[in-house]
Amino acid sequence: MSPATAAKPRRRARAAPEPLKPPLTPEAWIDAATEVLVDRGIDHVRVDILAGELKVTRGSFYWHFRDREDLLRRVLQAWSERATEQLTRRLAGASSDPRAQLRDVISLPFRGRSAARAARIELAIRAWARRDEMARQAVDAADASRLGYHEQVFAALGFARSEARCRAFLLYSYEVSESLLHRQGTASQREERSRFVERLMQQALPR
Amino acid sequence: MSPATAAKPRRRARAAPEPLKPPLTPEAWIDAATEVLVDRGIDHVRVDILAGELKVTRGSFYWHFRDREDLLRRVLQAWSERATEQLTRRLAGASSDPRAQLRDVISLPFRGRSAARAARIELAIRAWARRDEMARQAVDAADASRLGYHEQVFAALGFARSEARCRAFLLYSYEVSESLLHRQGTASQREERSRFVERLMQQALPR
DNA sequence: GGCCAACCATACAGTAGTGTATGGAGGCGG
DNA sequence: CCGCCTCCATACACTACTGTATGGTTGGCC
Repeated sequence: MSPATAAKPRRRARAAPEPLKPPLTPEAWIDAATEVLVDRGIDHVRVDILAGELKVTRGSFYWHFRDREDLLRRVLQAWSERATEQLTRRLAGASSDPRAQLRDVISLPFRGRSAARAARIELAIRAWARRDEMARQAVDAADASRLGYHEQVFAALGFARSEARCRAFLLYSYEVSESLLHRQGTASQREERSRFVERLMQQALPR
Repeated sequence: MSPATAAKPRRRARAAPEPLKPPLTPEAWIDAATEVLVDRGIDHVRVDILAGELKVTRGSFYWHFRDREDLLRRVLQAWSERATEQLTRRLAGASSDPRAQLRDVISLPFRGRSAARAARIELAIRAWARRDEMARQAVDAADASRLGYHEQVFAALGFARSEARCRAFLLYSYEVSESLLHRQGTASQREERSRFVERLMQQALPR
């Protein structure tokens, strides 16, 4: 039989002294898979390892998922959804001032632990995308839509379309590299180059 | 049974077309390992796979190398040496004109197939470095020395040290991203942003 | 020509992972 | 109370890879 498309965690009746664990959701497997993906790469997300992590056996896995490939597909899908959702949230809550929008995206690497974790997930998926077509398409799509947003910001700042596209790429490069090369430089140097980038990216070229 | 031990064709030396293969060098194993590393990631460089690639058995491998870890160490070492060697060559042949040096590094992603291959190797090692301390140190060292070179160039252009460091990071980010995100944009767009970056990076900030 | 070292093949034992088939405990509606 | 459905455990057959031990061929050297 095929698993229910949306398995909700069922409540256990009154506090049992023996903690009978609630059934696992597919999301629990996906989260565990993402965890392993970040820490050890896609080749190490294996069903028996995840089963050990979740304290169940592989029998549970093959009930929720068709096979390993199925899990990986859904890991990617979950990331894609969160990525586009975050972008639309940014679009919705975008200030009318494009300079504020610029500051917003530039300050992104300095925004706490959850942003740092998201960055690590993204790097892991990017590494995965080097040799998986499915992952590659997801990353390319995310990059393209973010670049589009950046381009919008620069267009709103008054730059011509083609120049806005160039600036968008350069700024996005900076953001990606800030997490890719995050071991380079001290914290104060990173802040300094953040301020520098903010100024330079608004600076018009002569003539 | 031993029917499979039929006599191999033993050609005598002397301008033999090729039936007698010469002994394998460790470099052949390292090259094969690098190939697999690029195409399928570090977890797929396995000795039996490489042996199949090189048309020998694993017995040969364990003659040249202590174990798999030994091979990986030497793959990394070979890359590090080539990377620093390339940088020193750049330093040696550096033009006296810092603007020419700038053009030189910016045009790097547009320089033929061998540069493209080097970029793919580097991305593979960068992915590897996410979870291997040895690889991480190699990549960090390469990044640091290249950033240092970039900083020198901007210092020669007249920028203050701290600003030169910021510009170095931004430019290096652009270069790394040009290979990391190489699917974004058309060829002409990439050329356009290359020219844009060259102009913007020389542009002084106001005040 | 005999011997040694380099180089590789073969065989063995062991670990780790996949997917399938089947069984079993618990909750819930009839 | 019965049987069904959900969720997981267990057992099985299979493949892939590691490292070691040992033996077989070459070619150079005295």
